[in-house]
Amino acid sequence: MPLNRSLVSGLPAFAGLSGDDVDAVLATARSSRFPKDSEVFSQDEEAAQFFLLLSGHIRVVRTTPEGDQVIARYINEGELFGIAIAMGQVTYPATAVAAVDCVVLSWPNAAWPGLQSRAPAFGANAYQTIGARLQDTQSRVVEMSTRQVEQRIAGAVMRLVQQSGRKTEEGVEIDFPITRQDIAEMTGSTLHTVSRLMSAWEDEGIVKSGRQKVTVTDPHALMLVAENRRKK
Amino acid sequence: MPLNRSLVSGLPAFAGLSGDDVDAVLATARSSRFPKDSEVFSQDEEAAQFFLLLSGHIRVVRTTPEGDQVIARYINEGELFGIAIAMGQVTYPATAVAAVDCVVLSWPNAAWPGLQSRAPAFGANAYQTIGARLQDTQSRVVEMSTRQVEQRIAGAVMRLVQQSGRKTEEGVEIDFPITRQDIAEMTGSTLHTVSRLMSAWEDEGIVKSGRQKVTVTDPHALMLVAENRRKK
DNA sequence: CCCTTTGTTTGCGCTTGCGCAAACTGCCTT
DNA sequence: AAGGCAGTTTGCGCAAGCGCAAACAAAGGG
Repeated sequence: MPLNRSLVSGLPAFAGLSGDDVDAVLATARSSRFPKDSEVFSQDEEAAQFFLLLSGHIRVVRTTPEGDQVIARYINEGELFGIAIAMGQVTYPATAVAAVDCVVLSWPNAAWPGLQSRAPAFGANAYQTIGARLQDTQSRVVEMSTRQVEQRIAGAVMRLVQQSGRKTEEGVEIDFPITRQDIAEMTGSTLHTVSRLMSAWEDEGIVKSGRQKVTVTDPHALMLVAENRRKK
Repeated sequence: MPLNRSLVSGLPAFAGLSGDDVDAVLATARSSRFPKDSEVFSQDEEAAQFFLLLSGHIRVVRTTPEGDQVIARYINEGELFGIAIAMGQVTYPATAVAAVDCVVLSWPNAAWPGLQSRAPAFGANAYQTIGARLQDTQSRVVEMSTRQVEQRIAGAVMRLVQQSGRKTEEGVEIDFPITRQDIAEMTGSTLHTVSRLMSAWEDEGIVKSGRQKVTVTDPHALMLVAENRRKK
């Protein structure tokens, strides 16, 4: 059964495409489900497909030869990922793990050239995604070079909340399970340091957190921490 | 006077283009000279052109609102740079400074769509460049998260030597002027730490260095330092 | 319902690498 | 030749944040 264009209309990846073009792009896609903690693709594996996340959250992880893990990014609903083909890479440079149950569209890489000519705007949007990620990553390098750990962690939590926040009666909660270890791997620190800082913030009334759960109760105060302008 | 295709034949950016296509691409380019320490473009400035470095070396620097500087990368001969247009950015995200006297080709951004249709391979090569830089930058994040300062600095020097090394009778020398401060800004450390480590390496006979000058005399030993496998 | 697994907290000591200061050196300008 | 500037070296002290260890708590499975 064919995929319905209403699934993806409004997504930035499909911006600027006519309805017919959307259908043409969807014609080569298939949809699949990935349960929590399963891998969509794996680092160094030959890249055969590219993906779009319809629902859920995906964690993209790089592992070093020594076994250290670093979280490259979280993918949010509506984003393209695994687009090695658009970067001329033959293998995936990282592993993509479903942080919650996910629904994913996938295209065989073989479809890429055809899509490029049929719907150039789709390709252009993919390239824009890559450009945005390059900027993000550069910013992260700058942050790691110039800010100290507390500011980096505060900044990372702020970004998670902005991109994947869900309003609750207590504040804004990151709407997928995330551990202290995960936050450490995003910021180049350790789970111990993250835990200590989050406990301190909880005492100050900035966040409330539990097992695999973070709720920001005072985003403004957290922003001040991120900018190192907290009074006291 | 028109640019000669022999200037750029063999450059990766022009791989896969016919001679006529190369001429067509060059037809919209112009060549200019940038003396040492002059800026090719400036951070947050509106991006009006993109560039290719014909000769020299260019330092790409990001400055934070607080005034801290981080070197994003060095551009080597034959590389594209300032390709904001291909990433859908309206401003340059960094400043490009000539590390030595440079010769640069530049195209107005307005020429981009035309080049895309006239010589799609040229566009594809640009996208590949961006993809490669994204991978580089991700690797840098991983390195900053998992390795300590000495290993990072050794790794950075190794890369500079591999990409821009010039053989001398003493070893391989980085063939443009580079200060301890520059190396610090590439690695997220300080000029003091860089200076101390380089002095130590000099005592071990791994490098020889002087004012704005670094020569690696024992690349293998430096590699071991980068991998933290130096004995004793 | 108990037990195992997984995630979190916290104390303690210590190392890495930074900050500050001061002196030094080579190079370029006048 | 003298002077100044830009880059480098080095000593000293310190603090941020890590490593280790141990205890605790919340899920989840059998």
